[in-house]
Amino acid sequence: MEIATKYQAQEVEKKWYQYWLDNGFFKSIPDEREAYTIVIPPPNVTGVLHMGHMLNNTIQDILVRRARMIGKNACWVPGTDHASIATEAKVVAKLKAEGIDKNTLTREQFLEHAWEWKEKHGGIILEQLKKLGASCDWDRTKFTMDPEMTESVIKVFVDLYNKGLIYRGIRMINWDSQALTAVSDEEVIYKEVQSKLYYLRYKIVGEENYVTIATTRPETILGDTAICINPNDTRFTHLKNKKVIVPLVNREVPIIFDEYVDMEFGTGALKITPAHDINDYEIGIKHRLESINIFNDDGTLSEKAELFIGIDRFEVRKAIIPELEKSGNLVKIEDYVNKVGFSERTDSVIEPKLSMQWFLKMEDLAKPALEVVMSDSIQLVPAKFKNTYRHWMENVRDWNISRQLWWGQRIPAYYLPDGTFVVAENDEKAVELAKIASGNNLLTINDLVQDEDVLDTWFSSWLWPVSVFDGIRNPDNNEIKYYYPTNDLITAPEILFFWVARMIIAGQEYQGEKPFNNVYLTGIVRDKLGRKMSKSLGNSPDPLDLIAKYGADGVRVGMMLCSPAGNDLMFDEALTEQGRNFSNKIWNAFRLVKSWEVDLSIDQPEHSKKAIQWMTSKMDEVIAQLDDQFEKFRISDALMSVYKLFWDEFSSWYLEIIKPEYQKPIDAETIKATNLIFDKLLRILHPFMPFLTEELWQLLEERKDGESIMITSMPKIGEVDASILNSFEFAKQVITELRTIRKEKNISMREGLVLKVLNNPFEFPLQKEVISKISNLSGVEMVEQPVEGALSFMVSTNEFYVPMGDNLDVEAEIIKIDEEIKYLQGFLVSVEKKLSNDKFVNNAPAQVVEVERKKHQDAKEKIASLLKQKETLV
RNA sequence: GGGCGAUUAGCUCAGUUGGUUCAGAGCACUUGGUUUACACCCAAGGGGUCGGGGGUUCGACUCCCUCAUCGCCCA
Repeated sequence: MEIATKYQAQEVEKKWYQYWLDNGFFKSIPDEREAYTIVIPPPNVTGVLHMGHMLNNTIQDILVRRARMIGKNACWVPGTDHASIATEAKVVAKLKAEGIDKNTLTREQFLEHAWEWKEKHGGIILEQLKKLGASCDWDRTKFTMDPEMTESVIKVFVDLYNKGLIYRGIRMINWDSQALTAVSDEEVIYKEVQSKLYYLRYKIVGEENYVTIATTRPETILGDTAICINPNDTRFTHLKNKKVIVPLVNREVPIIFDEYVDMEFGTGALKITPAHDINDYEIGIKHRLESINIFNDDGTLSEKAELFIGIDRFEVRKAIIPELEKSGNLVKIEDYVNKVGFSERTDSVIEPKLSMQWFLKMEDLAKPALEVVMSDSIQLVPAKFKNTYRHWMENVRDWNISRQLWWGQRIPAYYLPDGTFVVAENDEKAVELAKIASGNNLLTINDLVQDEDVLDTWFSSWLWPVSVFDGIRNPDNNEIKYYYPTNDLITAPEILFFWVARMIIAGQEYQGEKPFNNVYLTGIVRDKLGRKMSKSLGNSPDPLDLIAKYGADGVRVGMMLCSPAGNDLMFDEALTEQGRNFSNKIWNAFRLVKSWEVDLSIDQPEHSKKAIQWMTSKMDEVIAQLDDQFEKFRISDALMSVYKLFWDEFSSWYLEIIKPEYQKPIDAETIKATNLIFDKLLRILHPFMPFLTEELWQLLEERKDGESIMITSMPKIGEVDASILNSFEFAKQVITELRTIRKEKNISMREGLVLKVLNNPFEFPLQKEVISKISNLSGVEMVEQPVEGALSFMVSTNEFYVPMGDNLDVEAEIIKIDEEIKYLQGFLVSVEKKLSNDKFVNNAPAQVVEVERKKHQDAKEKIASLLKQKETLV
């Protein structure tokens, strides 16, 4: 069989992914096996694959593939969320490019465009995940606005409303005047900006005196309804019960006193604009001030402002200054750095705005969700996030669940002609309820007006682990009973509260049980400079390019090599290169094994027999390690264990030991065992590198159609033979010493060496045959006395000699031995010091003292041996 | 300003309850190596006062205090 010297990933990946799909290997149907379930964190339907997805989904696929091979019924549910703000923005932009203004469309017309857009462009990301090898059950793909998903969302809204947990209220919200919607506190990004502090003076009514205030937003004076002063501020006591005149609009407003005011800031006098500042709003309520909303929703000034009507807020900020100067109200302007909130979605400055919104009461819902995490019933990995989680849940605020958009689930509240409303799952029920509420039996749906707003996208995705199995509509169906609670959730810490906490709440409320057992939190993928990878910075490689260049397996390995749980990872293309190199290493090891002719007539050499025993035990040792590492979600450690097992132990040691001489055949038993070992290694590797392992597994033996490595079982732990493992570690050290001798003395590999071994007791069997094979020894001899005219070395307390005849540089050897003696004597002193300390001997555990005694003994023995060796040289 | 976390080799990070071979791994680096599976390779090697200071202890990377720097969250 002709096999290329380099692994070609592209062909292989396409072929096997299709094969897996054709054979339905990703499908899951409930059966008698234990379920292993992961629901994908639904990516934004408008999204394309970025490095964060690569990391996240690689981890999920590794866990799912491993679970499948361990005998679980593995189910990975894929899907996308509708991302109301992002999608609506895309659709609006697309319409605008076509010359259509959203405002000229009806809701129904707009939604038609939106669905069309979604069908055409949405969900690209799921196709991209296939390139990565994701073994999702694609038949289960869900979208948060699928009819049954929407039905679930509405049902939950109605239920929570009926439980008294959803209410409607006026709140100061974060208004995005570009997207024309409210955004949550968490979606506001505060940035430091260079701005100005304007000092403005307000004339006191009935006096020729002024009060000076400082503000960063002079345009809001048009909505001022008071001046506020700290009652403890002696500078202003004379202003009690006075009024001032708001500049330009000449409105008389009161001077009020409240301890809220910071006497140190500005002039100590604060202007109060209840409609446009959250703190002012609260003072306004307390002091029963009028609230004047001077802004339109798009950020221009409204008629209430009296001046600058229709002009944008930032334009007004500039335009109002000359006016104030003219009127004699401007005192001075200072440079000032302050923090301003920007919308995460549109990057426009957030405007605090009073608005009627829908809220979900969180306090009571949060309690059990906090408890389930604090008790480790749901385990966060790494556990350090428990603190953050607790902090959030103990200070939880009500959730603003309405969004002033069209794309999403429309709030099922219906307003009656008298302004009251009913909440119902559909029109018919709404009419029914409205009739009862109003006592008017003649009401029809035409008399009712449904709320214009839609629900926050998180109000869909918080149901995800339940709703993908239809557990909201049919809480006792077979699927939800089988797959729920899911096992592991893999997501980013940024959405621990947004999404994870809310899923826990919803899971407990609607299934009476947590939605998952473990939450593995990945880090943020950053570039080498530590900057978050993002499209706007242009510092992110295109994952698909990386896959084309290094192979999906190479990229998977590269990602996992640098991803400790919960810590950010500095992505470097060198890592994917390392992943590709590893692929190639495996490929070439396979080529080597396949290249050997088998000769049934030759006996198995002893060194091969030993190597097989050793490799078998070594694999068992690593398999046990892997179980432990996966248990703890130490996936990059697990990968490193497998990496070293294959590269160091199997390729560098095992294959070199059993390798027949050039162009000589191999015996039947060894090749048979080697094929079994290779098969086992491939299975261990498969979750990390699905494509390459499938390709090689198929080439390793004749396979039938429908067979695949991904449905074989993971090797189980056998009995680890510690003695053979130790004897090999010892042999490796001997071999390394012999390599050093060859190198230093410039002795070619073709020239055989004689090794003489001082016949002292060995802790483990000496792997003579193995050492002979690797080091090309022409003889191994046991001797009773140090050998003259030989190079010597020690491994542990055993002595070895390589006779050199006349080639021995006696002086150099003596210097080397003296140096070693000196080092050992120093070491001896430190150990003796420890042992002569009574406090140490009496307080330390016996085991620890024993170790020190052994060190002491060994050092003394070694020194004695070295002195003897020296004698043979002199 | 409040809270949380970090600081270990040039880089990215392990180091589980203080004590066996605890100062480690991978990459990078240095030296040597190509008739022999792989130069996307092989062999050998160098490199860290475990952020600074103090304390507890027979013993501290590990526990406590303090300072410095950085990151995240909240106000």
